[in-house]
Amino acid sequence: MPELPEVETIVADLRPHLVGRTIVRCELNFPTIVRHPEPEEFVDAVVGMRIDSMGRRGKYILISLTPPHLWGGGGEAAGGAANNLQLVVHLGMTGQLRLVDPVAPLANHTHAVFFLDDGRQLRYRDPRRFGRLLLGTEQALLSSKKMPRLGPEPIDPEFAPDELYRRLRTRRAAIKAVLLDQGAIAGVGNIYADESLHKARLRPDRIAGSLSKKSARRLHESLRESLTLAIANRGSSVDTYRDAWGEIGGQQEKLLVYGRAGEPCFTCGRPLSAIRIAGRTTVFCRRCQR
DNA sequence: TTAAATTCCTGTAAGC
DNA sequence: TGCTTACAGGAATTTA
Repeated sequence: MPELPEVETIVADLRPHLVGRTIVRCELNFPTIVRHPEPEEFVDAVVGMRIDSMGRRGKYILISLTPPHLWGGGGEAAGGAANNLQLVVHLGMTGQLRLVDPVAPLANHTHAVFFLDDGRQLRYRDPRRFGRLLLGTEQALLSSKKMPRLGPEPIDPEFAPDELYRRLRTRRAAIKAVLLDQGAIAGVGNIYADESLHKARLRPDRIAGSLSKKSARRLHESLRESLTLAIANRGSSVDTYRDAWGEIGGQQEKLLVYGRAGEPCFTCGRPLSAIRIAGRTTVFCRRCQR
């Protein structure tokens, strides 16, 4: 399922193709996939917009839009990036955002199609419909709580080990549960929580606040290693994840623990254990993770 | 404030 | 083979 590395891969792939393009038409086959504003308003607002830039925040894809009357003035004319209108895409568990030629057959569960001025189509598909589309300025979406306040980006160079320690020390939940909390750290999901805890040799059910500064530093390092390695390998296709071209990633073959319950630990050979934390299957090694 | 439980949703796989 | 059932999980919402 798409977590930070998968979303980053999609954004990086789409950026050079989408920036500068104009949305000439938008069709919603399943309108309730749009959570804000009302679907008709969403379609009206998005048509005619030019895509200025693309970014990612946590697991959210941010597509910055500029209306025709500001073309040529640059995206900053409206008063800075935070005030720009954003088309926001969250992929949930099974969401796919693909750039295709119009002749490509329409896959089932394709809920939204954005027609671009170069003839190509940006299609949103999501069988389980846990994903969503939003439209608004970042400020408006945050203050109206359509988008949650997210914690720091774990791969941001500014994100220091002490910052992670500070965010963990007050928490009484399992460390795994806190890693999944998007308000604590943005972008980490079930796959990379398990992977980084294994790499840091930490038990996932350990109370977050009980971690020493040294352990937090180790977790900080392994989080960054797990995420950047996964980005380099174009993400993990363990379920339905596909990149913007419909291709699978490469990281699923290199995962240390996720999805390997009962199989031997690569470090010590002992079978990996599976427990449930915060409602999620959690795989770890009882010998290597203390 | 924090944390746990519940809900949404459908494809897949296991079990009979 | 075909049916039923359990399971997968991100995050909003509800409850404690």
